[in-house]
Amino acid sequence: MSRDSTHAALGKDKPRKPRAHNAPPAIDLHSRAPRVTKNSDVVYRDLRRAIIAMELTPGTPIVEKEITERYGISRTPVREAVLKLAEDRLVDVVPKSGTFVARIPLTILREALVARRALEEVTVRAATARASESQLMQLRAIIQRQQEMADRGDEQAFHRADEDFHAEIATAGRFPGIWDMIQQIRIQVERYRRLTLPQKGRMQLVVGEHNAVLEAMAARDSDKAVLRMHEHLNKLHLDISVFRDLWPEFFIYDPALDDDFLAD
Amino acid sequence: MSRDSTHAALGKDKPRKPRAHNAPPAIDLHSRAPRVTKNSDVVYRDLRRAIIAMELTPGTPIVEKEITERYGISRTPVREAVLKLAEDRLVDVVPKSGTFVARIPLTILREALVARRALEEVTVRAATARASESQLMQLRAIIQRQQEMADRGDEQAFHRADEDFHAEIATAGRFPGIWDMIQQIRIQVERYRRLTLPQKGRMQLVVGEHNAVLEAMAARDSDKAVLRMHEHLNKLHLDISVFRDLWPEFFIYDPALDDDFLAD
DNA sequence: CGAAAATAACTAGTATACAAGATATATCTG
DNA sequence: CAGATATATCTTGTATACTAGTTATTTTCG
Repeated sequence: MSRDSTHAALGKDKPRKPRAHNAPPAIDLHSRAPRVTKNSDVVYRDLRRAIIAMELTPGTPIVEKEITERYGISRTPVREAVLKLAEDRLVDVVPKSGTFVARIPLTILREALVARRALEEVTVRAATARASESQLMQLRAIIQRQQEMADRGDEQAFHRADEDFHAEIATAGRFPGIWDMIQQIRIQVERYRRLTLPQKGRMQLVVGEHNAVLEAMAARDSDKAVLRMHEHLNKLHLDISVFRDLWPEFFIYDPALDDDFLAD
Repeated sequence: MSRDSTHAALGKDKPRKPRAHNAPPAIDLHSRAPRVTKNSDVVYRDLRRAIIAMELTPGTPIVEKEITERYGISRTPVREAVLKLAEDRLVDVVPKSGTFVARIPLTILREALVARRALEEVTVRAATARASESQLMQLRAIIQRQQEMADRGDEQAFHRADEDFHAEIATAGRFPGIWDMIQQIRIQVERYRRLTLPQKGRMQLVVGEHNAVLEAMAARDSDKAVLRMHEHLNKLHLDISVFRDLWPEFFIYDPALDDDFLAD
């Protein structure tokens, strides 16, 4: 009896539409926390790290099947990760052919450097105006840690401190979203930076530049802070052509690229 | 014989690895052209347009099954499109529960406006320095078209002209990549802008502001061009709080959001 | 009749199978 | 033996089935 009435009610009330049961969505969510880590997230992070670290050099094929075997998962999450990497322009997917680690397009490199400079100008200016004393102390601590890593020659940890420095400035300026954008841009530049890093004395120079920025911030001189941040970031600009000649197979030379390449 | 030797070589040289047959990837590719349009691309574009146009308001459930039936395709490409929308922060995916059109986070809105201003400053400054005469004429033509659309009251075409104006400036400044970034940021702001647009006289004001920017560019006065672009973009800043009170269910009020909301 | 518990229905995440096209290898022809 | 053709084998794109968890509904029990 109950079964019959149930069926009748379903058939009578809303004959066709499945009537979604989820009318009111969750109240807030949208937190910055990574909710849950799916398999695809793990694959994505691992691959991205390997590509950025130049362990997978431009042109290397990404074979989905191999990854599925390595992780013991199916193609679906692997494919998800690969598509995300394609969004980041870290891989090129050729439809019925294959997926390859993308070459570094020189034109994007130039624009990424300019864009990052523009955005970091915003964060450092805001941070100079609004940073609390504790945040300035935090920045000093980060620079000190970076100095120690430079002395130790720990390139990996040195770079983490570098990232923390810029992130803390964005936080102090209350622009976490802009920091996210900067990180997205950094992905593009990061591989190029890896090629330039082995330069001797580079780490020591970076620490000095960070210190200069912090000094200006502590003096609440925003114009000077911006200027020194510019000087700091401009170092990356230096000799793109040199590295293009050193590893030509890692880059794409865009024909639309003209002579005033280094012009701001 | 040849078979045996081949197998032997394979077995000795690289015993395990399947040795992908596609060693050297395609020469250039990486063009800006959309290669091929997959089903997922179509779904993505349609959904994105509908969300940005506020046809699908924040909180609306996105039901994959319904979309598969509407397009006559399977879940795989639909899911692909939904994941891309999640990347754009246009939908919230709640695992095992449902996918919903995302609310507009006020904090991201503020940061997006600031970031866009910083990037457009770069493009307009470069364009002022490098725009050819023909590009200036092109800009005049776009403004004229926008004026005509404003007179006609064609909001849709008016907005297309608006987009073209900013895009042409980025092109003239030779920063197509930065224009891509600006567009990505615009996605976040676009829904908010839709709510504000019905203001009377707004379109006429925008045309005037564009003209002011172009005047300064034609005079090769980059500082003035930047200033006027700032003034133009700042108009969007105006009264976020008003619209938050008008449609509270469309926004998320982030608790970390403090009083100096409109501070630059 | 009302609240708690059990059940049913729906969701996203995953696994797997197949289709269509591209590349490499093998075969055939001169 | 060289070049063109045919075949086999790889790739990504898509369809479908299944799993596990969440939400709505129904049933049960006071």
